[in-house]
Amino acid sequence: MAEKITIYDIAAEAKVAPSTVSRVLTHHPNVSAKTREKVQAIINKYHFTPSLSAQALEQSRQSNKTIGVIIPEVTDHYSGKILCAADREARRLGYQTLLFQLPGNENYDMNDIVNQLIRRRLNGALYSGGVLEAMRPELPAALNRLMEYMPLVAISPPIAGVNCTFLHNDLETTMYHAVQHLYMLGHRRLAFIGGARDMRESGARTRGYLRAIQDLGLMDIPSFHGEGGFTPESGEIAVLRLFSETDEAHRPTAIVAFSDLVALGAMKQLNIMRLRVPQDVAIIGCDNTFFSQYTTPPLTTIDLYSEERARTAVNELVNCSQGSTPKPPFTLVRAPALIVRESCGVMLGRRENL
Amino acid sequence: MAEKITIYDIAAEAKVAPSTVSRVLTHHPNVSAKTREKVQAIINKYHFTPSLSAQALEQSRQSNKTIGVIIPEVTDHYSGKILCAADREARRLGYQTLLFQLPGNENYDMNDIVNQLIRRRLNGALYSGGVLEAMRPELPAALNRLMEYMPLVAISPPIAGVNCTFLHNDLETTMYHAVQHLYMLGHRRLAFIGGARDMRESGARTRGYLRAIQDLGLMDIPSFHGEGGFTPESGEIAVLRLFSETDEAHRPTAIVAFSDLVALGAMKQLNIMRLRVPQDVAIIGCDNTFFSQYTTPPLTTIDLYSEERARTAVNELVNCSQGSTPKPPFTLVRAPALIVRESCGVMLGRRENL
DNA sequence: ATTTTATTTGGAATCGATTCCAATTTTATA
DNA sequence: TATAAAATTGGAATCGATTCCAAATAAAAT
Repeated sequence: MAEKITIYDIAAEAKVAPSTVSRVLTHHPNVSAKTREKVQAIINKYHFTPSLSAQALEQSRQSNKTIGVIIPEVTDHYSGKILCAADREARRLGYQTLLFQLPGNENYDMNDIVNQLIRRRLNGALYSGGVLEAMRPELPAALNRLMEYMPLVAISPPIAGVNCTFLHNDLETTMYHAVQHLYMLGHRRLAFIGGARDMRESGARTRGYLRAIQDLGLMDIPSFHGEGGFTPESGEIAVLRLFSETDEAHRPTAIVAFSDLVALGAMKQLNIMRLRVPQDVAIIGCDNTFFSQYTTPPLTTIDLYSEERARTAVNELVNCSQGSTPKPPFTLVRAPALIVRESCGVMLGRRENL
Repeated sequence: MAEKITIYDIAAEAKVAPSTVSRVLTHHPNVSAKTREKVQAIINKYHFTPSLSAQALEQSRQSNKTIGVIIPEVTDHYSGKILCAADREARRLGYQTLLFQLPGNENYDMNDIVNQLIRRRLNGALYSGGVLEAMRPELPAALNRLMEYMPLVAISPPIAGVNCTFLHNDLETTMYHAVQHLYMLGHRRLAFIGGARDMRESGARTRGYLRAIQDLGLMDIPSFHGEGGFTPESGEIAVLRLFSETDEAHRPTAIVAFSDLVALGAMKQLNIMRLRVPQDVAIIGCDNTFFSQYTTPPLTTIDLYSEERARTAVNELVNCSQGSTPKPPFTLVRAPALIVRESCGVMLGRRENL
């Protein structure tokens, strides 16, 4: 590895002061064309790039061009979409993203994560911790502390006691519409699978689902909600119990899944049990993950516009970090869209905006 | 946002020198218990965390505890697995990962990406650019330049002219075994879909496939290879052409897909064309992506151990950055494993290590 | 040609940590 | 108790950039 070259080395070779080299690098106007050319030649010769650490330390900028993205797990397709879009948008604006994956287990303190963010003095943080992490008792305090050091935008429903920008979806209404959709297709016995009812975000989904059930006078078949009930496995288990422990008259004709992932597991189990989708059981997912169009049959689902929200979040953070009138914290609600495919029996590719 | 607090503020309030505060922070032994306690109390009071930028600048450490991860796209499940595992391993070692997603289009220069890495003076870089990016003419020079500034490990087959550590799989042998597997199940007419034959990494896969075809005296049905032939769409198109433009006797009875993603599209199209898997056509994928176990039927595929390689890469980088005898560049080959599921007609869940 | 003004340049201070060295205090030994 | 040795502490230099201020040079005006 070559010994690192600094602005002083460039200055020495060009026989000018370091300040002049800096002016060339920052495109400061007060440099004569002749000097600029001479210095630039040496910079090019060595492919010199100024150290971001040193720049970040310097008083007037105090920016390391970095946004922290807090997500549960990259391979969780929902989080992956957010990270992907956030990073692309950040790059477009000359920023980069530092990844903060939350430990999968319970044995961690959100304050440690927050400390790591603070230690780096980032330009902003994008929090999208998901349903499970939202239940941590230390979360609000930790996020509030984080906000004392950098702007924060959360892609999540509002968290009590946290006064940052929230970009979330009206999942309650969406779920209401999803049930309505199934109702119009003739379904009268429904089941909601995956997630746990007492959880905050799932709360909105469940609320919308139950409200629609009540308003339309439908039957809700209670179903088992596993521990970490957001995985394909929980979908498999739910279906297994739903169709093996009940008699014909108490089985749902349609399933509303907490997420596409849960729906995926459910469909696998339905297939094993020789129940056809949609003829025997209709199913609807949530997230519009890429694989939902490749299931057999293609899954009707709900698009949460996560990429769009990720881009909005990054823009907001970058604006704040560049000092432009820091908008007061706000909550933006976006109506998700029902993507009708074939898993509920309607053979249309059209998109209903709700 | 609170005004930032520094080591000097702590020192002033504790009525000690900044150097003493620093010694407390770095757990230097030469501090009396009394002073340490007094200073620590103030540090705790303000939740003070020293700035990483300042620490990184400092001569003796010169480390910002960051590994750069270069991948084509987070939502590509293969890359996502690598990023996820790399980040988890990095965190375990006290490091964090900075994301470098390659632009999806062709209009970029790898040197720009490399400059961004260099600018940050990272502790190491993990390159896993994939097949398409490997074809860029400027890649070897750019990676070599990068190596002058930080250790580099590539999760890819060796790239001509680049002298870094390579962690790759023996895809040629694996593909040979995959064809053998299909042969033993009675298949005699095969087709390889997805990817483009002239590409470097796909080269290994194609080589193994063709060698097995020849050795076993099988028939290779030539198939269309699309432009960006690594997507589900390319699988759909390939299947469409394969089964609509040929007569019965020239149709494959088994398909070897470049990746699970390609297989996913292929299965969708086969379903549309009312061809049953595995009764009418057998299919085998590659990557063991999580959804491959949820297709109908579950997809037989090849596990490339990407997580394991990502962890190895990060360990290697961290070791190098901590100055421990920088290992000479080496190439590690790992044999992938065939995961037999149901898409080729064998109803076993066992794992054959090759 | 000379003064005034504008442009260009160099030198020093700064950002927030760490570490070396010297000064000081404490403890151990004679 | 005096002296040597060890432990603790403060002050200054350093890392690699940027920017302010003053000095030097060039251009414009008288």
